[in-house]
Amino acid sequence: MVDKRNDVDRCNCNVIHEEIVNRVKAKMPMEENLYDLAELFKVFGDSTRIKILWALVEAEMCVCDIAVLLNMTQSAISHQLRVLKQARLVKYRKDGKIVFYSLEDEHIKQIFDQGLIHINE
Amino acid sequence: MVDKRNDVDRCNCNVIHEEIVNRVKAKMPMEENLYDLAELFKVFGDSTRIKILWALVEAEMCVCDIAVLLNMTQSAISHQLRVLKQARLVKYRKDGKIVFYSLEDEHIKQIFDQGLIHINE
DNA sequence: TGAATACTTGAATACTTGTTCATACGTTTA
DNA sequence: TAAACGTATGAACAAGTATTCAAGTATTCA
Repeated sequence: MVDKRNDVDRCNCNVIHEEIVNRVKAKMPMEENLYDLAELFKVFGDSTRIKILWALVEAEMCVCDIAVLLNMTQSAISHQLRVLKQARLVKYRKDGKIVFYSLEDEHIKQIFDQGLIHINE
Repeated sequence: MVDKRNDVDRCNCNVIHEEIVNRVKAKMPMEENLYDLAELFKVFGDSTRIKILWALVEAEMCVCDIAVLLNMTQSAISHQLRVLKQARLVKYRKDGKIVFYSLEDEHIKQIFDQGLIHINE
């Protein structure tokens, strides 16, 4: 038996369709999964990072090449690559002083394609 | 013939692999599409909005019900529904003073599922 | 060894964004 | 018509973030 008063107090309105709320609540994924999902999309939610990822779909590239390609400072690219690395979206390999980045997860492009479907509807 | 000096000046380094940069540049989607894609993922990049969308996958719901479900103020939900509406992710229907929201694009769930695949790897 | 180069990183700054609060709008109902 | 209710909205604030700048590390090569 759940005390509904807290919820109602907080939202400043009455539950109108209690059965629906309960049914949906039962079907919701775990809080943690939804949070992680939002974090992942947050990483995609920046055009610089989208461009970097899209470039890496085509070829493995070094930091400098990406900077030239996107016409941005190498520092800015390096910062963003760090974010992508933390999200396990890209990996790197060192060859002398050059660092080559590539996609960690090949089905990233599928997620992008799904997004483009929505946009071009 | 493109003047490369601007790019190189800006990124503070030399083009190391010119052929790769040119090939990738030729394959990149249009700037506008990449921007729109980032905007779409930005909308997904918030756990409140993810929760709202996930709830609407299960059932059409009114603003108050969503607020109760997520234990948030009705105002906060209303603001986020506005963002989702602008992104053409949800639609609404009025019945008296009650406004029911539902998914505009049914394959939103497919995008989420793709994201979950990456997270649970 | 020392200069040059490719990259990283921390701090600072300008900018964006999510929530709250107060209020307004539109519909129902007493 | 007035009160009640569900929803929308604008302003304000706190928190987060992308880029720049300046410095640092690591590697090559003359």
